[in-house]
Amino acid sequence: MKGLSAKQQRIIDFVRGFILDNGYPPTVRDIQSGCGFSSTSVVDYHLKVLAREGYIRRHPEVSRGIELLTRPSASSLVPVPIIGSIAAGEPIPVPTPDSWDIAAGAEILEVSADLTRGREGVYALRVKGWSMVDALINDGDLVLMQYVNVVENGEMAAVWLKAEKEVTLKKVYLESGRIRLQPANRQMRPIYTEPDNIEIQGRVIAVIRRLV
Amino acid sequence: MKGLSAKQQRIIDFVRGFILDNGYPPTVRDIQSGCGFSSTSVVDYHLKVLAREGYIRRHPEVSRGIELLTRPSASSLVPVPIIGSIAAGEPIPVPTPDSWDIAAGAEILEVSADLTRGREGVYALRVKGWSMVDALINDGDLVLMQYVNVVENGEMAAVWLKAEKEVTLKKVYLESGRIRLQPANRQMRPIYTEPDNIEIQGRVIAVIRRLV
DNA sequence: TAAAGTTTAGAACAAGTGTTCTTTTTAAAG
DNA sequence: CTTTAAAAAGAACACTTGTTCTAAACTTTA
Repeated sequence: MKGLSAKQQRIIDFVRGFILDNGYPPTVRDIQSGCGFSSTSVVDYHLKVLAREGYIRRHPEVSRGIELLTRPSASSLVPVPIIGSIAAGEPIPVPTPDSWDIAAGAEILEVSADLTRGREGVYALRVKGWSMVDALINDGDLVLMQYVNVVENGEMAAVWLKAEKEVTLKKVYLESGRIRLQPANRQMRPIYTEPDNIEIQGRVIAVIRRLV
Repeated sequence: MKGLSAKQQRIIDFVRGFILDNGYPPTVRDIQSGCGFSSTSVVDYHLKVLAREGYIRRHPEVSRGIELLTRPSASSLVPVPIIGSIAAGEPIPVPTPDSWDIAAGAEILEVSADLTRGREGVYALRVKGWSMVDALINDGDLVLMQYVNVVENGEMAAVWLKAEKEVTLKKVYLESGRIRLQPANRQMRPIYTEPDNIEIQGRVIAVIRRLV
């Protein structure tokens, strides 16, 4: 999923508003006049792009067959357990089987479902201290994590550095046999280390900072 | 509204399920085959009854123009309009009366109600660029704002610096006649300015960073 | 039983609608 | 500048689909 052009975003927004207003999706010609296009084929062109990029689903040969994949009806609240805190110099807590037991007394953070997007094994950690400022993460922030042991190139992960005995949140890149750990803050420099010096403790899904 | 016949109830249920499955309402012929009627005119007949009784709204001459009037109601999710973006060197967008019109085509961010805590005038801005790293805010982050003109000491606010002609997110302190603007990042130093050089454009309620 | 109202059938029309084709314009890349 | 790709425009085709008309079957009421 890459970024949308202005017109494509406009179409998405128009469709959402149209459905909210009328209870049914617009036709190609509704979008045409609503967004100021001069031809139905232009709309069709953009809809094809949006479908290919995964923003909508089109039902061929079906009138008004446009389905928003970020449907408000699918949106609900998901309870995420806050299983502990994350601080410099100590490994992050690992979810145990009863972490997912909502009734087990753990603090619960309720987030919009489109943050977790249906992922399994999502938990939250409270950040203690200012050791993560290079990841643009502040004291008191809540970090939404997913319990995985391997991440794709470029994803932000909680990485345990064995030699340094500390945990850090960085984007992970595998580059010709060594690991590059890139801070989210572009002004900071990456650090390099050996693959067997790191241990992926989870993938960072989101950061929530509540100020007031 | 009086009771529905079995077939009419069946139509209502079918329509609801169809929309849930496909994201758009069924046609008269979809209902015909889905509910086992032998003619479209029978469906039309029952739909007229349902519209007269207030269970649905029909949009004449519109394909799939069936609107369920008993739509699933709101949970504890709060829709927040994303009214624009925030970048260095330009004032942040100010909500207009129609910003709150959910159907007006604006992009909507749904957040858990305990983030806004029932506040009025909450909107969201998408951060463009890396000018807010001193506030520990990254490119692409979503900033939840509340439309206020005055903040309490120590609250994080969007501040417009008149002389510098730029907007910044900082904690605001009034100290013996001058203003101290304190970055969230403790490693950065505060800046001081005169009270009449600043304009509070809103209070920062939360920051949401979505990474995956 | 007769009459009136309700529901069901079948077919067909006309407008709505997704799709495709070709051409033109605009933007990006080399 | 040349080449290539992306985006827009306009028209036309064929299927979809709401609607209507007429008639039959069923239910209710007197």
